[in-house]
Amino acid sequence: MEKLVSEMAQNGTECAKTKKIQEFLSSKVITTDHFKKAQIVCGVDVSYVDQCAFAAAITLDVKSLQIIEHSISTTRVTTPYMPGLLMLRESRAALSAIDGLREDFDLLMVDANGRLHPRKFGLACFLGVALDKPTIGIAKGLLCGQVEGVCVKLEGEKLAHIIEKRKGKRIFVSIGNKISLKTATSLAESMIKDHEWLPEPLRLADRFSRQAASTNQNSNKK
DNA sequence: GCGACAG
DNA sequence: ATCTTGTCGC
Repeated sequence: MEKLVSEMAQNGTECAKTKKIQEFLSSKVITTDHFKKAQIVCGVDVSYVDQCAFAAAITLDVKSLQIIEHSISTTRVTTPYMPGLLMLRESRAALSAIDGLREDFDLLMVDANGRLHPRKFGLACFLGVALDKPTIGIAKGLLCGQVEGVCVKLEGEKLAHIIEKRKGKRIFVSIGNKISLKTATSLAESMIKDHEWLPEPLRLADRFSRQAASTNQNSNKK
């Protein structure tokens, strides 16, 4: 799996080939609850300054939402962002930040779609399958599908749930791996603090990655 | 051809 | 994602 990731990042594997890989790996996603405990959650997010990707991985206690530890990674990224192919651009950075954590976690939360994806294999699925962990995908914008009430359907299949704690601030929850949409939704919702709209793992990962990006940017300017 | 389009 | 001041609104 690691080999696959580096190959893709290196020569920018053709889009067509990546799509084939997504279609194949999509069948590997486990869409039901496949874990005993969900005590520690890891949130990951990536910020960019030119071609530098600053990824943050942070672990929290699911119940108390207290921070356990965090990890920052800096990597070069040349792959451009292309809708539906975010994994090409962001997976390397995310994995290296996660790799920097000292302790293991039970659940992964990614700032991207999971199964709510043209080939049912968004970045959250890729990371979930790569790490073989229960994974939840949280997107702030709609990539594909039709909104029907609190659900998003693709070809008639319910692939995401919408949570809107603040008006105009919707998030789209879809599964990455080894979890059911129902469990993913309730877990995500339980981790959103009052007056916030993102679950804590992602709100904090976003904050840490932006801080790392801006700190590095400033030190470069000196 | 046109519009839509996670981060 | 990122570039960016003041400003409109709760």
